[in-house]
Amino acid sequence: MTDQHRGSVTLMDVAARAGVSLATASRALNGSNRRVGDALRQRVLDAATSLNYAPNAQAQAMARGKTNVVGLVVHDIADPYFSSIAAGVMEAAEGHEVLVTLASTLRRPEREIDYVVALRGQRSRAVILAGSRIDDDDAAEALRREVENFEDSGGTVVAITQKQLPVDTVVIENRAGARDLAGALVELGYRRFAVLAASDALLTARDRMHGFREGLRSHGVELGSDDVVYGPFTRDGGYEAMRGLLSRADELDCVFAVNDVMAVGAMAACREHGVRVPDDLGLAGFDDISTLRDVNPALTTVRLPLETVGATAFDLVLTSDSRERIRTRRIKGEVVLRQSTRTLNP
Amino acid sequence: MTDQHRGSVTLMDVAARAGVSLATASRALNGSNRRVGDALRQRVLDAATSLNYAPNAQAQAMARGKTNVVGLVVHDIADPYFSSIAAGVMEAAEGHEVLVTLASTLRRPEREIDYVVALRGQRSRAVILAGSRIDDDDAAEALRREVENFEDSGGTVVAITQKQLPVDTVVIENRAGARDLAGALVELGYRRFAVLAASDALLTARDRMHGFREGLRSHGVELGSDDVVYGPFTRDGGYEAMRGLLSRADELDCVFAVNDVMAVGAMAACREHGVRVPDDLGLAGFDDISTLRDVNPALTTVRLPLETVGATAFDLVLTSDSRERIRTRRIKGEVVLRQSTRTLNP
DNA sequence: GGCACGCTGGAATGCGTGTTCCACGATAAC
DNA sequence: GTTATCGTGGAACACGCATTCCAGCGTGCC
Repeated sequence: MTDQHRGSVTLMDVAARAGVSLATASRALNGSNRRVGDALRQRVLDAATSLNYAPNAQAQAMARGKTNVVGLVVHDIADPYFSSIAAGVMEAAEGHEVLVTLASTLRRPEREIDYVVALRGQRSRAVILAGSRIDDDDAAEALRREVENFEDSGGTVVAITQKQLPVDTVVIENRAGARDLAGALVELGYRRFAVLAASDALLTARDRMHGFREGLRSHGVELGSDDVVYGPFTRDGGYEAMRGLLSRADELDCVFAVNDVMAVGAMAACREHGVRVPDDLGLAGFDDISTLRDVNPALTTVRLPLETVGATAFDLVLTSDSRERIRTRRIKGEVVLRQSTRTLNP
Repeated sequence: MTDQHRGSVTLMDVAARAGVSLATASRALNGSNRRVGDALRQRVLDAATSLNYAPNAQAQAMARGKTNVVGLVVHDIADPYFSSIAAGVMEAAEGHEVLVTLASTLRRPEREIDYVVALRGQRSRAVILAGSRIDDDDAAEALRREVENFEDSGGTVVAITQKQLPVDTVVIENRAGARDLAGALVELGYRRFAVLAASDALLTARDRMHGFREGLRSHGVELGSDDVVYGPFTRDGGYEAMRGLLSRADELDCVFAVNDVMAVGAMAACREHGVRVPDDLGLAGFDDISTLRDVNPALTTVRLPLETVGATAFDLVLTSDSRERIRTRRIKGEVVLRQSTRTLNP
């Protein structure tokens, strides 16, 4: 008794101290379907607090047959895009007696599947899959199967952006946003564009690129094949891609990077090479990441309400109903013109 | 059988399909102390995969009496400071058969305590408390008590920065870093300083402020009481605090903001009021947040290896040993001089 | 006054798994 | 040929809790 005081205090300890049975103690603490006398209940509550009783969530989950754990799987928690979504999910979960578990796949698709399996092992109530799906058929098929397993075992799955999964999905309107942005830039007077794109396998990046091209086309502007440069979906990817473009910078009016961090990298490359933004070249991004709102010149971009995206995903989890057909919630982006582009008077 | 196929597949299902008993199935899957014949084991493994068996982690945890869940409690996951630490923890956890649960307190101390209780309920193996402790005696005492409960029930607690808790701690040398920064700035020729500080209740902010003052003093420079302005620990806090300082900007050489996001806000305020950085005023921050590395002019700051901080915390969890006395791991910052300060020739 | 009924508390069961204890067959040692 | 030993598989129990079933008791109704 003196050495290892291991082993937490259990409901039985509480019951013994209050001089009641397990059943009564449980009923007093959870206030379940049946009432327990006020005097006894108070005795149990006092015993619990004086013993610092914390119910064993594992045992509760097993006895009840369900958990209140929601898993959130993102690609990279250090990326402000995903951390904003995560913040939105967690804020929405506040007050709903739910424990949010966050997993970061470090951009490896097979980890994503592993995490869904692990969360199924936890008997999680739900999984939220955030992030642009890699367009690898094998991995996509494996994920689809595991999602099915997860749902078969009683959980609900919600996706963000992953349009190809047959589950409730929060769709970010990347294509429409990029289209709107293209239109706004053409109206400013820009005509000769280039795009810093990311791997075509990333659906988000691809949608933005295609949307941008469509937007230009509907205004009578065409994008040449040389005008699309590919690089990783990161700051350094934008930097390198922009460097490849600088040799012919004088042929260009404006560069669109498919996300803000790439745009910031591109801006750094421009600065290093004496290309002034926006005087020599316009520059636009996508996302409106709040920590990047203070770069100078301020970035023209498409604002995405990422916290709302997370909150919406959580709402889909709460209101999930397996009898209902698949639901889709669309989140629109909004073009924000700032100092990295200007009105052109040709 | 057709409608609700609820209820996951259990170990019993696997055993039945393989034609063995529960015990044998368990032994075959976990490879525990005793061996099971190769033929039978293969039968069990095949049954498991063909049924998509995922062991119920709750039940395992209860049977084993311990979990492999590690809880990470941060103040705000959308803050890059914390998301970098979180990324470090998760990367370190990779391959250690551990599930990391992330909780975000939204900067409310009572939520921090709630989460520790919840994690105790989960019978988590460990909790990592990240973030500058609010200097509220009542809350600190309550947290200390709850940490004690957590350890009594068999878990380990690791703190980041929270020096006042009697647990293994990763200490970020805020004071020394700020001291070094002050020295470097004085050597550049700056003499008339101001500090954008945050609430004194935040130990991190206070340490940086005090360290900066000490560094100045050791170089014969004093900081007047008017020269310290307080604001929230955020971008907008820095913006507002700087605005309050701009009326007397011509009396100043250099402004130190106690973290990068405040410095970025301050830079925006300067820009709006035509104060040029670094020509009219030097500006320095703290943290070297990577997403802020591209502001222009680039920020002089103190680089903290935040991923290393997270990884170190996780290492303390893994190597924890209750018999050992409290360990402390110190993480040093490194002064990085960039374009937001310059050499002064008075 | 007897009986049905509502209310409260206790004993027992089940959740899914790990593990201990026991039984059984085979082999080796004498 | 008999026994000790080892290897392997099955039955039973424990983990901590929710919940169902059952017993006792007081009250109201006929």
